[in-house]
Amino acid sequence: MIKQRGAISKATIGRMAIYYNTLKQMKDEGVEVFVSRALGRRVGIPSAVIRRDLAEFGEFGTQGVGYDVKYLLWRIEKIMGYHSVWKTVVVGVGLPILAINQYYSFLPPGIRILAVLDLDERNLGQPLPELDLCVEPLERLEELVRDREIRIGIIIVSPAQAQMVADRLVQAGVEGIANFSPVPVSVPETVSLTQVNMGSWLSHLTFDLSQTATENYLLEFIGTRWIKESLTCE
Amino acid sequence: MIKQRGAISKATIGRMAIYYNTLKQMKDEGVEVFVSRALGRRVGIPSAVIRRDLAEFGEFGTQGVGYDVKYLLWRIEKIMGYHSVWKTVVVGVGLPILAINQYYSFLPPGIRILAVLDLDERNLGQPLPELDLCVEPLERLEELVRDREIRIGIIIVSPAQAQMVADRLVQAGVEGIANFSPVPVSVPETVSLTQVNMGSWLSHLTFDLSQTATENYLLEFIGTRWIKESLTCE
DNA sequence: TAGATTGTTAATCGATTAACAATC
DNA sequence: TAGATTGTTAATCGATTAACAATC
Repeated sequence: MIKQRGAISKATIGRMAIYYNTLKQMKDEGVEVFVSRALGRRVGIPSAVIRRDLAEFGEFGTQGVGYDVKYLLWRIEKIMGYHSVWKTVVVGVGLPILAINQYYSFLPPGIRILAVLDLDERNLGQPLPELDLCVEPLERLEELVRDREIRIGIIIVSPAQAQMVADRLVQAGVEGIANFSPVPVSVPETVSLTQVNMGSWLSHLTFDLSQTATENYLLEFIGTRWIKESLTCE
Repeated sequence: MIKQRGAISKATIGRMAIYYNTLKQMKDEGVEVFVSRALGRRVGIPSAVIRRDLAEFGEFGTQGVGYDVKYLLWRIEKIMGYHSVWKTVVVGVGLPILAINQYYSFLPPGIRILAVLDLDERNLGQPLPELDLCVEPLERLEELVRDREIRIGIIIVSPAQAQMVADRLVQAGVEGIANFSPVPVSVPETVSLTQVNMGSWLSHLTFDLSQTATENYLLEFIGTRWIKESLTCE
């Protein structure tokens, strides 16, 4: 291994993707040069973190001036592998949104969806015009991965099926898997794995709002007692 | 403020949601009691972390025995606010998947989608049978939030529109926002915000696989040079 | 009581922050 | 040169880990 694996933190990688999206937007707005504080304000990340993140990969800025938008976009593209084409298969349910997501640039550049499989028979054969594909059955997984030289698999299935789909993707030979199903899957160390639990993120909200409710309740309770005690003391 | 905000780490909250999903699956499998190591193996999290996370909220286990699946599910439901109904609006594009996600339990329990708005006129009026709703135009946002007592907003729109939708949600009076669009939005401190960048997660894969490719390239390069040097040395 | 596993503490690790020297 | 901002270092903060005492 040339470079120590884990030298770049997952947190940094995740933020690089965020910088990229916002920089693209800045470019569209005609911004040519920016300073770390300005980007920081936009993405809600301290400027020191941004400078440290970028400095992990090289000296991309100019002291006293800032960073060049186009140059940095180009560098991030190279760093993140956005300049490559990553042939990808999606195994999931209710897939039309992916086409639209693609269209709306929800997926990072480079990700090309070359096959869409569905476990729900009702969706088989459904056309996906934006991807120029049709929904295929799971049975064709191995064949499609081989013939279309697919390297990445995206899992969007129910908990009970997630591990089975992961196993088949590994068996079929993909090198990386993104698991969007609600339960974790395990894969051999040779396969890159990223697990995203959407429910887990929404749970932050239900937890926060529950807390606030409890707080309000307790405050009200204490308030009432305080009033009562005040009254008693009268 | 009764309880110090931030007393429970975001990492813990995120993991609680993961434990919950896996425990539900274990319950379906007929498991009644489990030990932290068993859950740890399933979710890929060290048992010590699981015990520490759970202990943040109380003593839920029995020493020498383990944890009761049903009891813990019940406690987590209370902790996470899963027992409440969280009236939610979705503003986005290509929304049918959400109905299906709901169906496949991608969303945490408690989240009830009571309105679906779309910025794309082509989708207006489209029926969402699983939710018993139709797609509505953005103009109706304020009215729907008010009439249906909606407290949470989910944003799934393109970067250029994200902040505008966030502003309108705040203005309409929601208490929490989950932003799934590719760029961060900012909201007043009084509103809970959780930002999920799906592209950011997929970027971990493109980065990892790029690294591997570079590694292989360098190894090959070094290998070649080594051979050449060997040859030269002959 | 003996065996097992939780709940908790102390030590380690890593990430963030703030401050500043280097440099355009 | 003066002003500004990067790149980097040292200090702080928080999370993870490992080990074990408490206890069923």
